[in-house]
Amino acid sequence: MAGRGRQAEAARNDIRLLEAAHEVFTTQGFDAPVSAIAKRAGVGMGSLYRRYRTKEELLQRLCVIAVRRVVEAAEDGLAESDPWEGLAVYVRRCVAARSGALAPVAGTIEVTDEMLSATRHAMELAGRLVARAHEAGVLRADVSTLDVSLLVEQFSRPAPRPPTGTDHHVRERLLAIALDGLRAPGATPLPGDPPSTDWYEGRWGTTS
Amino acid sequence: MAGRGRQAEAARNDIRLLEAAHEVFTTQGFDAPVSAIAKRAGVGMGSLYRRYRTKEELLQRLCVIAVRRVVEAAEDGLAESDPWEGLAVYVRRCVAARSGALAPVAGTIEVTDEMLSATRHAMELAGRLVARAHEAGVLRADVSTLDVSLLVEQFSRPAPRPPTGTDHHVRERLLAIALDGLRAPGATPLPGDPPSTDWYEGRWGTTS
DNA sequence: TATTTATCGGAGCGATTCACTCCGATTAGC
DNA sequence: GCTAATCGGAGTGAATCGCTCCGATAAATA
Repeated sequence: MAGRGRQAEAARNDIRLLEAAHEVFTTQGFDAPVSAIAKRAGVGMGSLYRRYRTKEELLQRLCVIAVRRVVEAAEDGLAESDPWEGLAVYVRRCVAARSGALAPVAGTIEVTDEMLSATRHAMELAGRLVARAHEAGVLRADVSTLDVSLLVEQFSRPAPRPPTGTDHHVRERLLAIALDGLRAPGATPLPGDPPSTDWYEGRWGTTS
Repeated sequence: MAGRGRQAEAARNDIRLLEAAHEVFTTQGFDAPVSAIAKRAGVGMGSLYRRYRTKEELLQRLCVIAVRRVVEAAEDGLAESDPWEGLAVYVRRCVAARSGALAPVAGTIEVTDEMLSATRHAMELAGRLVARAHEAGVLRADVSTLDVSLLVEQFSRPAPRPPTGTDHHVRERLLAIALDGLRAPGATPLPGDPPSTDWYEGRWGTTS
């Protein structure tokens, strides 16, 4: 065993718990049973509920971590010298992590300040990534940052069944197709207007 | 009122029931409560369960009708003189009807002969649509019929929230992007091999 | 109009599932 | 070997779902 004593085991459990929660929630949706997470983490319910006093608390913690990963993906994208590759890296990483699957939870649980600021940061970086691609003329002019975010969301929707390796592989193919569709110039103009920021932010407000 | 008497009302109820079931199941998933369908149709539970003896029976009937719609979409696509427009019409119609959302149900309920033959017919027509586009050189060479079907499936996944008009509009934009990505020649080759037919058909078999 | 009779619609029932708790078993630290 | 903290899962109360049962309603008939 790496680490020593019960505290080390607790710390390890915490990590395995977050990984399991990410896997379960993003693939099965937020109404997945907590017991499924405990089982996947190889941890008892008691240990889970000692660390997180409620399902909502676990979800909040998970969201912060997930958004941090999006920020990292955006930073890595900006670090790419080629504007197109930078955007593509960002989108691929987000979809691989199923970042979009966590977005709809915001309407279900209370949004902490930590979640809010992390999300703002992520959106700002994504905006820069898109702007840079636009300026370089490699991204079709009629797509907005929100379109890109929504594309990620569309591709990270929970599957009706537990995804296999082949499922993952298929999704990469479809994403490659969509990425090609993002390149400038677009073959056919996009229908309607780009989605408004108001709508995007207000989407999680009205629970009705 | 159009029609006369209780029998006319029963017939009307049947139609409203199927429309409501389509709407509810495709947007909320198959574990949506039957009562939600009855409510949306403006019909009591009693009337619903007189017409369909079980939830599974309703689902089976619904699947047959949904696949028929796919067949119609494919026929209309083949009726188009332009091979690309034909394929695009087919995909757009399928996504608008959320046809892909019904596919995963096959692993949950018993597949009737009617469902099976209708599905085979639909797949055959879709294959012709794709082959025609390939021959005309308007569809990128590295996408298969299965890729197209899976793209439709991806875009008809149930949303975590009841979709608004704007949601619908946004999905059309994303679909337009993906359709552009399908056109020949692809900007970047698709990763990996196209999905195999065995995998596609076996996907609904193993429930584990 | 009075009576019959098929249909309508929703309250209620048993089964299932879920978030969460409680407690005996286990093991690190001394 | 003793103590005390942690682990893990069976158990609890509440909520939900599929489905049934039955009083209310209105078409059909004389």
